[in-house]
Amino acid sequence: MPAIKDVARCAGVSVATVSRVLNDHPSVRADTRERVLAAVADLGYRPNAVARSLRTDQTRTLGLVISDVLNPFFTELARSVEDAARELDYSVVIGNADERPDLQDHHVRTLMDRRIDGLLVSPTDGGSPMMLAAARAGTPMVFVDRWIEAEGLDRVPVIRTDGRGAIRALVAHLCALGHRRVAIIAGPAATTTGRERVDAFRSALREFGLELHEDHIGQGDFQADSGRRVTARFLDLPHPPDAIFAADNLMALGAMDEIRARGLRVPDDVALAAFDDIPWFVHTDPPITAIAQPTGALGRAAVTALIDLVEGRPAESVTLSARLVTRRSCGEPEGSKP
Amino acid sequence: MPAIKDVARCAGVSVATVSRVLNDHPSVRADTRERVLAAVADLGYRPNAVARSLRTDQTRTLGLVISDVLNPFFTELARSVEDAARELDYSVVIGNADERPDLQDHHVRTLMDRRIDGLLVSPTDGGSPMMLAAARAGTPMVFVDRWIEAEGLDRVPVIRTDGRGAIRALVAHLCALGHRRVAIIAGPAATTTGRERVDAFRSALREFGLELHEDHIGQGDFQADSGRRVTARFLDLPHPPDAIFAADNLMALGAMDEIRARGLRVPDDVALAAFDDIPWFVHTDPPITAIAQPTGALGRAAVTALIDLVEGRPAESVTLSARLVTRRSCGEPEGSKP
DNA sequence: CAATCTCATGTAATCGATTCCACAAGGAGG
DNA sequence: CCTCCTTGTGGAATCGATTACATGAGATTG
Repeated sequence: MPAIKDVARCAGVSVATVSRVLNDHPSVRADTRERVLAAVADLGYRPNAVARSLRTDQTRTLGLVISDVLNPFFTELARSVEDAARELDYSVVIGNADERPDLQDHHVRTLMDRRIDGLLVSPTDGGSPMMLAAARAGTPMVFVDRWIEAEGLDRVPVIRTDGRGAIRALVAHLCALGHRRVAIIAGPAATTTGRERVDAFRSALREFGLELHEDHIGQGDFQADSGRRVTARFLDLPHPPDAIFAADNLMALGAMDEIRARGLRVPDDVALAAFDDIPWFVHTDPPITAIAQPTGALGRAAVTALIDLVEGRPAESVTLSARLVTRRSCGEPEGSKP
Repeated sequence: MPAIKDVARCAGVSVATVSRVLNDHPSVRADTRERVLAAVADLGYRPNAVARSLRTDQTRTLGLVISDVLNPFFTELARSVEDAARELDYSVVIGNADERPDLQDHHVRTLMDRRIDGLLVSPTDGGSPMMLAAARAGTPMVFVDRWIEAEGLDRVPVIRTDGRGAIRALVAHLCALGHRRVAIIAGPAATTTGRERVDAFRSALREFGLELHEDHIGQGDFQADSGRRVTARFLDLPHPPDAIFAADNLMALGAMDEIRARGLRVPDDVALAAFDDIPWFVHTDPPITAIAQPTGALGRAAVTALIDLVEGRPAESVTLSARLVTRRSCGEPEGSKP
């Protein structure tokens, strides 16, 4: 693999001149430029990004640490982040934390070692030491979807979706269809989205004169299995709920599994709704009513904010809003009842 | 961010000694080692991977270029690759080609510029110039799932799944359920998996005395939309097929959409099966019969082969076999008919 | 016409690590 | 006691780029 000095020798100039041509510095004579470019093409030369990064102290790479790649929401987020970054000539390196704090730390550390220019995180747990270290080291950082409330991290912009409005709409929908005993499969209390969705759900219910009973709140971990477990507990209750709201799509899937395994039917025996809409929800039996986040916009906003930070401009938090997508898993749509 | 010289100064030794401690070179006195380690902890020093890579000419990073992150098969593959690599202390950088040759080239180029140690590719199209350049530049390379047949690329190991057996089983299943007019939504002819699955399907049909008519072969591009389009064409035929086999999961989804949009039912009006099994197929209406690849094993084998190459050992191609997972989308299972 | 300025290019320092070689101190052996 | 070897450490070259500064040629100007 040829280096810059090979190009220099081949074109009969110094490495400085080659470098200037490559970074199109104005003061290079046209014919010299031609010669250098010819040599570059001839040798198939490509600048070594490692060496360049060492010298310039920038990698034009962003790190993205997400909690679970297998969750379609995060896959879609990752994709939109990569698209947005590429448009601005940045690369993205993805780290999958698999909802495990230790893996999350591993990836943050690795990315920092690689001297990425900025870090995009959707944190798994509460206070992570590596994250604090990163912030303290001055690495530009932005939270997406979830965030951490900790000393030293309060200046980190948060790009997120506010689900309150959509959750209120969901509760209204549930009420209109006659559901009264509603339950929620919550996410881990350590995550902001976990707590927030429960709170929003509870206050929306209260608005409609309903109460969220303590034993109608199940602790999940955003994985399908936990949805199954929590649903089993719900259905074993003396007075099982007639509607279940899962705080993410994987737990909704687990819930559906459990409901079906017991020979019960959605929505006749128990209604089901989920936070995060995904392409597959259209094709389940029945199609699942869900709250959709504007994933593309979320990713773009996150990249914009992070690159602002990287390039020394100020960046602000952004809150987008989610919307309810009504399907059939909570009962037939209003107009179409027999 | 402290550098090695800061540690050296703080510990009162030279940078050479610090480096020796960090790479646990034997000839360092115990108490010197202690002092250095203390300084490292004190300053929160982490070696700069960029500088290290420049000097040692290795990044301990693998590139993975896949054709579509949104396809659950590839997401799962990416995840298993990352897991396997991490176990061996390598990182993985993912590039999503989105089934676009230009994007694929973009990622290969970027990864090569970053001087990754090896490249794992599931190629989108036929002969890619960048891929040839990479191979010629001596970058260790391994193909997963799909591969390219081209001069200069014939030494690249291929880690793949052989679907012939499972496809034969599927055809048997289809026949047993009385389907005779079967059709296939093929992948792009430029991909090996695209061609192979059609061939295997055709010869399996022949074994069972059935013919695959020319107008029962639809050209898709592994995306949901193409599945919809091809299915529409099938259903508009004077003698539409009574069973459709989609060569990947996204096209199966599109097919299901189109079938349902016409008020037809699966499997009563037309049977449906897919290559690649994914968690969601259990939850569709009806659950979809699919051919499952051993994704985890595929990813692990690919990483093993690539790292063998990277570390100078020889590597060989691996072929694993797929299996049929029978559900209800082709008709009721044999034993349970009314 | 001399002084000055501009332009194109080269020389060399630099980024942060690794590693070869030199060297000093101390121990072993004759 | 002198030589030789071992052990621990430091100095300096190196990887491949970027860039501040120096330099020389030619153009401009008073």
